[in-house]
Amino acid sequence: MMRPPLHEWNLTVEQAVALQHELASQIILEDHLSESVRFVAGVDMAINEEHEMARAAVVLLSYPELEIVERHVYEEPVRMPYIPGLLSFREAPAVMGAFQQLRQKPDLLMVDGQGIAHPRRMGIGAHVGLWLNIPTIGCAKSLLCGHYDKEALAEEAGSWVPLVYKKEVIGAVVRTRTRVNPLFISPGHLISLETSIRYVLACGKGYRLPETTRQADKLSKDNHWIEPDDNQQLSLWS
DNA sequence: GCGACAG
DNA sequence: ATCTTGTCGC
Repeated sequence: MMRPPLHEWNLTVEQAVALQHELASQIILEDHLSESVRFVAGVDMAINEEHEMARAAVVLLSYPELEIVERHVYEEPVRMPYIPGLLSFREAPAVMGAFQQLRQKPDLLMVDGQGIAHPRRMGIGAHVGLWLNIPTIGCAKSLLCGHYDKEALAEEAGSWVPLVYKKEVIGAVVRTRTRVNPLFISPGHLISLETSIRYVLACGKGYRLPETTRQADKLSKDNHWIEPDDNQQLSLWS
């Protein structure tokens, strides 16, 4: 069913921070996934500095086969600069513009960036999940906040240690590939940390990034930027 | 005050 | 995020 927009996107830094506190209280960390997960999706975004354009991409995969079912891209002008802690206000609108094009609604969404592993528990993964009202996982390649026992994290794929911030477990540092830098996993919305870790590992194909994020990342970077004043270039979409 | 800081 | 060649290791 349709739901009204949660809020405006063009806010001042102060308003955005205040909004994050409000939205964080609405996050649900219990599993509300479908009986059987059949489709998982991944979203990512790339920036074209020259044209100041943002391109978000979404890829839908079958589960557990992890075969590509749908791919879509969405472009819009860059909204604001990157500010640590306010990433969603720069990327979420475009990411959801791409998501909106899906014919088949996924049972689970993987977002690049933190879920609740954020100073105000509102990383882009949580923000997008709340807005779309769908089970979402935040899958980041580096740390935003919190601490973990690096020595306790084994080198073997599948190992993980809790990510703690202000005495609370906000996520997990997961080794998705043996002897390779770990990923920072945290629930976004409608899912628990344990289940989040399980699905990130289940969506892996032997690479550091889960197939969802890996495919979306690849698509967002495909070298087919639309030339603003060149209509003939529109046929470049593959 | 100083360092840290997703993409 | 993006820049940017070769190179070390499994």
